[in-house]
Amino acid sequence: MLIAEVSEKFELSQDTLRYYERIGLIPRVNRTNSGIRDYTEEDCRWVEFIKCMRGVGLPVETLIDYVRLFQQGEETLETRKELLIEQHKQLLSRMADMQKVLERLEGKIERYDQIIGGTDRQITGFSPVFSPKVRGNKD
Amino acid sequence: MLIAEVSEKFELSQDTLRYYERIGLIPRVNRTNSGIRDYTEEDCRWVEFIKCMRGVGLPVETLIDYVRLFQQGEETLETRKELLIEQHKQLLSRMADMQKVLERLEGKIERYDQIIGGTDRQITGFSPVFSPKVRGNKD
DNA sequence: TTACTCTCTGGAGTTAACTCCAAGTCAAGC
DNA sequence: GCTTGACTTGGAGTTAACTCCAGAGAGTAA
Repeated sequence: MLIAEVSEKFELSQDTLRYYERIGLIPRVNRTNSGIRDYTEEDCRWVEFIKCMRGVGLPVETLIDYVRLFQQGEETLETRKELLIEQHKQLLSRMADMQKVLERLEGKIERYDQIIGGTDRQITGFSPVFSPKVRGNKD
Repeated sequence: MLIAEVSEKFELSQDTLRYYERIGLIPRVNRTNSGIRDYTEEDCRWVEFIKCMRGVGLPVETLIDYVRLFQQGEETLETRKELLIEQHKQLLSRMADMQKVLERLEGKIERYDQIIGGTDRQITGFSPVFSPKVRGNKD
């Protein structure tokens, strides 16, 4: 599979694919006799995996570590597992933060609704829309 | 409140606080006669709000827009609400992606457990740990 | 008065993660 | 044999979001 197809298939620019390979974010792809990259199915699975992980913000450095460990073989199984567990933990934690923000945004949107909808509400100063604290709750 | 206290309180560097103000990510803070920033409670609420939103990755540009709209007064209430709704939507979508990755990581970790735990499992090639596809499911 | 600490501003520097570019190679078509 | 188009490499440029720095001013302490 040529880089053009892989690029199309995973919606990553050719430059990005070459960059990922250069920095070790995906294992080295074999070349044809004339030096052209020829992606195997396995290469594609790596591309997909990396795209997926990068898509939710796992750091490039960490993923490079994972790929390197992978290439070192069986002796790194434990380390790789720990790496994944750590990333899982961090992802959970980020999602918890996002959940909070989600709810906070919902609260704000609701207050905007009230203000825009009802014409009898006084809209002065900072607080009514900015923070629910004026209503006496703790957010 | 001096910048040192605000910096301490919200765990943002003084440079970051000045930077945020410079680019309009928080409204301009009043100065004392001698030109020193004197943060009000309201300033602090902005700092906290922005820190919280930045913490989950809302883009600086978008938040600058929100602050600017806020300062333009009531006529922007509708626009502000729409901005928040859009961010809420995007946050939800990002969380859905993360949920998928979370599950994918769990699957991988489980497979690592199996491989490391059981000594009778053959560990050759790429697939067993990399992707569940070899087990016949669709991930 | 001198020293010290905190703060100010404008601007330069850094980091992560791409993204673009120039110069060159190769295979295919005319 | 020459052109065309996809590909190669190494390296420079870009973007977002800070982070650092130099030079200067104000307030306090000895």
